[in-house]
Amino acid sequence: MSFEFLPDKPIYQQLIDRITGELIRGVIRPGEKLPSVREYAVEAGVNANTMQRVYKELEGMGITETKRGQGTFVTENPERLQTLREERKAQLIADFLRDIEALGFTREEITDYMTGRGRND
Amino acid sequence: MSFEFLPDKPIYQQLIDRITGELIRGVIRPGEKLPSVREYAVEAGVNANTMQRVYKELEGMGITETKRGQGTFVTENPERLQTLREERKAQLIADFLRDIEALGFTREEITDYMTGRGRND
Amino acid sequence: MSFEFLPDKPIYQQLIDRITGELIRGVIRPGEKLPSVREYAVEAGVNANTMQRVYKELEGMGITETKRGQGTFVTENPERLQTLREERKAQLIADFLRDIEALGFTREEITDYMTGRGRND
Amino acid sequence: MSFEFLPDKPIYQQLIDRITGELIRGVIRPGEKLPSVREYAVEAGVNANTMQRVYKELEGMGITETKRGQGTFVTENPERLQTLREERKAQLIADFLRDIEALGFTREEITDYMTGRGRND
DNA sequence: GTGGTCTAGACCACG
DNA sequence: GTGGTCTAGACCACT
Repeated sequence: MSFEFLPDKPIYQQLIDRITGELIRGVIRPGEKLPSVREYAVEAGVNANTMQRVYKELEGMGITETKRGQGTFVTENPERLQTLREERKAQLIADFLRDIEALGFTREEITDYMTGRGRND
Repeated sequence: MSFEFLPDKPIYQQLIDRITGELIRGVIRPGEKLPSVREYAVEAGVNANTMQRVYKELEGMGITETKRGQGTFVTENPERLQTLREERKAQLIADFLRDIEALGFTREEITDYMTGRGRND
Repeated sequence: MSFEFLPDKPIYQQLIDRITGELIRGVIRPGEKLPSVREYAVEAGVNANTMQRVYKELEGMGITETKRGQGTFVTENPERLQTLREERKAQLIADFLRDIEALGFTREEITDYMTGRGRND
Repeated sequence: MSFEFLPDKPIYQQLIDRITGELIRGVIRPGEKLPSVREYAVEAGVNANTMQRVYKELEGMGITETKRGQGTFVTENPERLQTLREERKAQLIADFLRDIEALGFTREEITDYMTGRGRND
């Protein structure tokens, strides 16, 4: 097994996105133990160092906690996960709107297009 | 004078976005002569090599044409500009939707949020 | 029952510090019998291997003695406890002063701050 | 040339401490360009990856900014450096006092010792 | 030239 | 077994 990665974004970033995405969707739950660095590295088809970096970054984000010699666990604190979700959403949208305007589109034109109105007119 | 650039996106990309955005908004018009690479580089506060790359990519995109000894001009072809506009829009949205899913959100949740419905319910 | 441990220091070290601290404060007295490795491990909420290591290091430091079949006892020798106390103090301070200098502070600035002078001037 | 490193602390941490120390002492000034990752790595006698990590961590701390293709610079913002200094000092002392108490010493006993009174009595 | 990412493989301390 | 650090060497995008 080995994941598919986009060529234009760092692998470690895509892995972070993937894991936080699973957290947001509830695939991974608070308190749950994540696979070991080495296990996950093999599963994802990346080097252990790359996975190590992912785990460290997640810990820096307050998403995981590591218990020495035992492994890495999703933080029990559900608030953090909730704010994570909202932060992500707000950031995603802010970036998108910024791009829209930089390229000369209006917000309405884009949202109309996305909600399907653009295709039916 | 020197433009403001976001730290997370290549400067040359931001310049391309800027120029195509001005094209889409009509700030720059078909047939119009663009500043020389050196002039524009100074104005933007970037290295001449960076500006050179911008012009080269714009030409590769079929947006500009170089007339030797005269300078760089926006293509006269209005169809190209129209397709450019649509290509950009489609690309922008496709990327956005990809990110949404990668991070565990649903398309509806995001569009609701963007169109304001998410805040009023 | 299970002790609280700081995340950045080895658990076995924190346990050694705790026990020597109790010795210094007189909570534990020379000649006193310590709990068995297993008992103490359960009480502290740590792995028995970890506790084993703590006892081993304490014995290596000359703080405890093991009487086969009877258990582990704090050394009767009061001089050893006295030197232990001084060694600890000197080590603690030496490390602290080293850190101070490594980070660009002067010894005076820090001691002034600690003794309260830094806040009242 | 190659720096001396203590064996019990990660090299990258010691390098971070060193650089922030130079910042605190004013050896390095706001806006100044730091040596390139590779240069500094050679000078310190460490691998370029290790130095890379140091620079990234510094950036994460808000101490440096990197201008793509140009290098890494100390942030111009002097407030950040000031708070850095105070944070460092407070952290250093808090850790020290914690250790003191964990080991059964009183704060007075230690500060007396450090300010020289302990040696003259 | 610059910072940044990735791999491969080794070694360590901790529990 | 776990996470963490370090080296060596390669490759990439950006300026």
